[in-house]
Formats: sequence, C-alpha cells, structure tokens
Amino acid sequence: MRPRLLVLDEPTEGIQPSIIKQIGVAIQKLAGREFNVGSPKQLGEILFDEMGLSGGKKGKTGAWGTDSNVLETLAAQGHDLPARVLDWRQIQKLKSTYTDALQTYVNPRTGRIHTSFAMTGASTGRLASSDPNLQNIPIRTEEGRKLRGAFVAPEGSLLLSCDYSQIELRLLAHVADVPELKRAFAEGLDIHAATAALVFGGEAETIDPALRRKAKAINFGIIYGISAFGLARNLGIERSEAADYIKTYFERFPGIRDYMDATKAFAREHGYVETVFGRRAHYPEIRSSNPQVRAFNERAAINAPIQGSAADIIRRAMVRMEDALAQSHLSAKMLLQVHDELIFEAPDDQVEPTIAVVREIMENAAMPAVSMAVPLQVDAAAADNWDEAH
DNA sequence: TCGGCAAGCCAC
DNA sequence: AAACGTGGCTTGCCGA
Repeated sequence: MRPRLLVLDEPTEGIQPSIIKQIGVAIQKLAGREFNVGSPKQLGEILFDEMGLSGGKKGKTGAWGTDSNVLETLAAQGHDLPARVLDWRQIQKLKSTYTDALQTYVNPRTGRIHTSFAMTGASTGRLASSDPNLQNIPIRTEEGRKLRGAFVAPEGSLLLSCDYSQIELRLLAHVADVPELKRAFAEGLDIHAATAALVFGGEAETIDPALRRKAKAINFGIIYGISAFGLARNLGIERSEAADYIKTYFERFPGIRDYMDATKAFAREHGYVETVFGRRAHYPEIRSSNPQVRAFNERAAINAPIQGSAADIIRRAMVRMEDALAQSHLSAKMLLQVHDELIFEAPDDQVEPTIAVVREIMENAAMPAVSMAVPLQVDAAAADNWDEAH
C-alpha cells in the first residue's frame, strides 16, 4: 500500500524556542548552577548528589534514574526543579520530534507527509512506520493534540478515523474462551467497568471510577503477560496489593490462566506461537536457561497471539478495502494505519456511506477464515483534522 | 564527522 | 538484578 496524502497545514503555533530557553533559565536558577538540562546524567547528579533528594535509584550504568515517574514523585513532594524539568521535557519532545521534524518531511510535489511502512517490521505481525513514524503522533495531552490537529484534510474532504474498539481484549475473550467477557462484549458493556464489577464486586453501571482504573490496568497487564511488579509500578501501589488483584482476577477468570499456561507450554514445545489465522511468531529463546531471557520470551509469547491476531484482522480489512470502496462508487482514499485504526480522506458528501462500507469490511475482516466468538466493533468519526476525527 | 549505545518518551 | 507486550525518534555521550 502506498501511503498517501496527509497534510501538515502550517507550522504549529505555540512552541517557540524562547519558551524552552525561558524554562531552562528557571531550571538553572533552581539548580544553583549551569548544566545541560537535556542530560539525564547531569540532572541526576544535581538532584541526588548535590541537592541530596531521596528516592533515587541507579540503573545498570550507574547513573541516577530521572524518568518521568521519578520526577513526578519528587515534584509531588513539593520540589520545583523536577517539576520544571518535566515541563521542559514535554515541550522539547513535542518541538524536536514533531513540530520541527515533521515539516522537513513535507513532500514538495504533493504538499503532504508520506511515511514508509515495514510489513515485517514487528515480530508480532504489526506494521512499523518510519521516516517519519506516523503511528506515534501525540494524542494524550492537550499540547500534544495540537500537533495531531495539524494533520488536515484538503478543501472539500474530511479525515475519517475508524478504529476497532478493544480488539485485543475481544481476541483474549475469544482465544481464552471466557464466558463472562464474551457476554460483556455481546451486551456492549464498558469492558473495564464490567471487569471491575466481576473482580471487585458490584454492578458495571455504577462502578467506582478508581476501581475501573485498576481493572483497566489489570486488563492491559493481562495482555502483556502480567507481573505483580509491573502492575504495582503502573498503578503506583504496593506489590502485595497488585499480587492480590492478580490472584483475584485469575480466580474469577480461570480460563485466562489456563490459556496463558497452555500458550507458554506450546511455545516451549514448538518454539513458536500462532495467531488465530495460523501465522506464526517464533520465540526459540523461550528455552533459554537464563531465567530473565526465558521470562521475557514467555511474556512475548503470551502477547503475540493477541497482538498478532489483531494485526492479521486489520490487514485483512486493508486488503479488501480498496475494492469495497470502488464497488460502492466511493472515492475515499485509505491514508494510514495505526495498529487498530484506519484513517481515510473522503469527499465531505460521501462520509456517511464511506463509514458504512469501512465498518462493514473492518467488523467482518476475520471472516470467513475465523468466526469470532465476540463481535468486532468499529467506532468512526469524521472532521477536517485528525484530532477532531479521532 | 560518523556510528552506536543509553536514556527517555511518543504511540497502540 | 529486573521485574507488562510491540514499535521509532531525539538528545547526550563516547569512541573510531
């Protein structure tokens, strides 16, 4: 597929070099001396050796860790320097990686940014996007969303975003054959709220938001090959508490533990795992005598059938999409894939029928090879820029 | 000057 | 000691 046509309309307003310099000056003042704010090593020495703050940890190279978790903890204790560094890093990241870099990729002939997709870029079967990577455009913060909003449709067209809702959890429910999860998806429930209700008790409709957040973290953890340490780090809770959640979860969904154990055993025996379509991902090192290497490969082998099946499904949809649109006399162009999302450019008077065709193709993409035990659901939205279309 | 590695962080 | 899956990009740093 040739990725076509994404317009970066104009330089994003707001992120001026002077702002970054200004924060840098404030940081120097708080540090009491000059240093390179972009150097984690120097920052760690200032925070933990010179200022004597507690809570630092040294990594394998012997340098102090200064990632956002560390700095957020320090900032919450009332320290200004780490808080300002977090501001600085956020702006520096957005400007260097996106605002500045993306503009150099605008093709003078098309006026658009064209990415490259590697079809075998990921071991699970996902695509990988590079030069530039258009699969990691910011969306989670307000400042970041301004960058996404800079991707706009030409006059007379709209950008249409169609994404699979919770496709990996639906695949988990399918492959692990979990009756409660299958029922929750069939009934169209909020899956994280439903999980919280099943694990912690209560009704999905009235679940405490804090419990829903925990259930969401558990759901993601399960897909990634959960550990109590990882869940604790993610939720900012004690390992023992995280271990309790995991224990309760597996008691409630024994089919998922069975599935994970069976997947590990299969991978150990054969050296590979399979997606629901039979495509294989190889993990020969799962037999390593090094416990770390083995554990890492076990987590990857648990995740690969889920992530890889989702990749197979969206690829099947993409293969069928061009013909499906043409047969319906629709002139929408498929522009981009972001793992569970397809972005189209569609004439503004064709948006509704285009959504209908795209949804039909995406929601039935597993068929006829695989008949899913849970429905696939596609959410769609259109707007003149990618932020509002998402 | 170029390369590779480490740290950090953006996305799903 | 590390400790949740898949990627890519930027900066700092160091050595060829």
